[in-house]
Amino acid sequence: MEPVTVKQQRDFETLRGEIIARRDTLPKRLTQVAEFTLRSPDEVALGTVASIAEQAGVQPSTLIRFAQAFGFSGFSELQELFRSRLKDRWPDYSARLKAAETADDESGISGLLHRFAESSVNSIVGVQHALDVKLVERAVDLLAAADTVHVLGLRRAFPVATYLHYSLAKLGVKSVLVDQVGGLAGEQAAFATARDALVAISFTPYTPATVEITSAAHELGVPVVAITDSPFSPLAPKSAVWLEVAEADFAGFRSLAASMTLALALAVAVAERRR
Amino acid sequence: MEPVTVKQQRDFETLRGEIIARRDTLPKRLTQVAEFTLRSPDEVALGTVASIAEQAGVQPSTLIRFAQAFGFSGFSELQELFRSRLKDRWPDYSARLKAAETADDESGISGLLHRFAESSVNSIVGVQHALDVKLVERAVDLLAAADTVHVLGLRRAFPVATYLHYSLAKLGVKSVLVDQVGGLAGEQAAFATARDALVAISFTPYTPATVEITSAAHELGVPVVAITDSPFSPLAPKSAVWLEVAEADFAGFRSLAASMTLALALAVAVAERRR
DNA sequence: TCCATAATGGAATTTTTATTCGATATTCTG
DNA sequence: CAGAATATCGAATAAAAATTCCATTATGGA
Repeated sequence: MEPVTVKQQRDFETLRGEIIARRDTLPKRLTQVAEFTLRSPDEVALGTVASIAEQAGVQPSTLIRFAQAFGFSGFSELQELFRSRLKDRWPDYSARLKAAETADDESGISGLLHRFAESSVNSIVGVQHALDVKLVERAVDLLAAADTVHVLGLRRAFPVATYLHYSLAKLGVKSVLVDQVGGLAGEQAAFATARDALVAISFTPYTPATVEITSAAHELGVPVVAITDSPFSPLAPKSAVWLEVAEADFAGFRSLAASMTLALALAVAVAERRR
Repeated sequence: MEPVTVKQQRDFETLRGEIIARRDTLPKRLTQVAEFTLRSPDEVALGTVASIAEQAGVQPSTLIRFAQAFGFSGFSELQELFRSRLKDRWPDYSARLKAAETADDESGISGLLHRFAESSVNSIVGVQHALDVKLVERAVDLLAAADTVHVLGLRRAFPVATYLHYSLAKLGVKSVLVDQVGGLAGEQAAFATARDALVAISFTPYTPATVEITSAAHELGVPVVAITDSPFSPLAPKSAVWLEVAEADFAGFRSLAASMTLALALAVAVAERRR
């Protein structure tokens, strides 16, 4: 692999393009670096050779070789490009925000994305405010003490359920996803015992099946943690702890961003508590 | 002028406030520095002691004294704050999150939730600005023109896939979720034709099955829209349009908040376009 | 399989950068 | 206006960071 010697003035975007283009022809470690630079350009801009190398999982010298392979004299020179991007981007930040808010923009797809992004952010911030830490702690305690965590969420809540299940499993917490494949959701949940726990997730309009299965589990003495969107949720009376997540909506559509974030935090907290 | 004794954690805005407040009581050279830091925060974040000193018209040591006057151990510590401002690019939202934070919050569950919330918000805002509107528009066109939209996403991408599928279906767009129930994912996707479209969702480490199925569909002439997290994704070359969603991570965990938001926006945009 | 070539790891070295400190200047105070 | 307290300067020193170099390991071609 010979160094590219040409080096007229380049900007960040050009470099980015070159990195993408040469990705497949680079040796293993350099590929690793390439991927890291694209995934975390801010880190590259602000970090030191040592810190970046560590995060990318390579030796410091590899970074210098990487930079040289792209025609720079050393890593510092390449880093300049990454830094200039941060500088240039900053000043027009407010302008861009405004641009995103101007009327003509609101109608198109970017306007749509903007609105949804905004309500997602609002939901997440809202959850931060509204959630009682004590409640979350009790939920974590309950789940950490459980033998197996059963996760139930259908229809709109299903993505959250699958995500929680996936995260728990990844973190080594025994988890079962109660789904309706084969129509056996009820029976599946019936396997739960008082030594397990059930996380029931449901939003208005509450899916009847979720409520029924949760009731049944509750009656069997299974501790229930509910994630739901109102104090009037039918899940509330059936659960040992219930967490309220009010997703903001735009034009009647509610994102699940806040619920997803809560699910991840719960999973990590439970895994930590177990250690 | 006595040094202010060590503070608890501060953020950039706080420091900025302090600098403004004390500007008039500061000695001459330090005032010069104060003004420079307020006027060119980017320089302060990215420059070296020597370069900043020169631009501010003071001696390098003055910068250290300035930092110490504000309770930092040295200039580098102060610079950290200026750098962190560049990293979390969106002070608006960061500030709002900070407001939700209570003093002794950093550890424990609420700290965890806070951190995850922060990275979710960063992801969402990041996607909103990084995503090329033209690309999104092409994706929407493709999907709106499709007879049936097939949605594929396994493992970590599965929640996003289910959500997109649910949203499309709710909005009256014919949608099929390609899942592995019964191990038939490949065959399921084979039903897709050139008049349909496939949305393939995958993040590092890319699930091999997702890549394979996407390739197969691509070869059959099915238009593919990929949602993925890097230009190096194996899905990129197989797709007509690919949308990059870089989820920020905290402690190695990535939320799906940005992907979920994008999924919802896509679904709504496609439904609108069809009318 | 062996050899030539390229890539990698990691310690040693060089360069750059931050910080300290004492001499000098300036600014307050009585 | 003297004298004390503070601030500033700038060279000297310490710390941190980038880069080089070479021994070792992997890769691809005959």
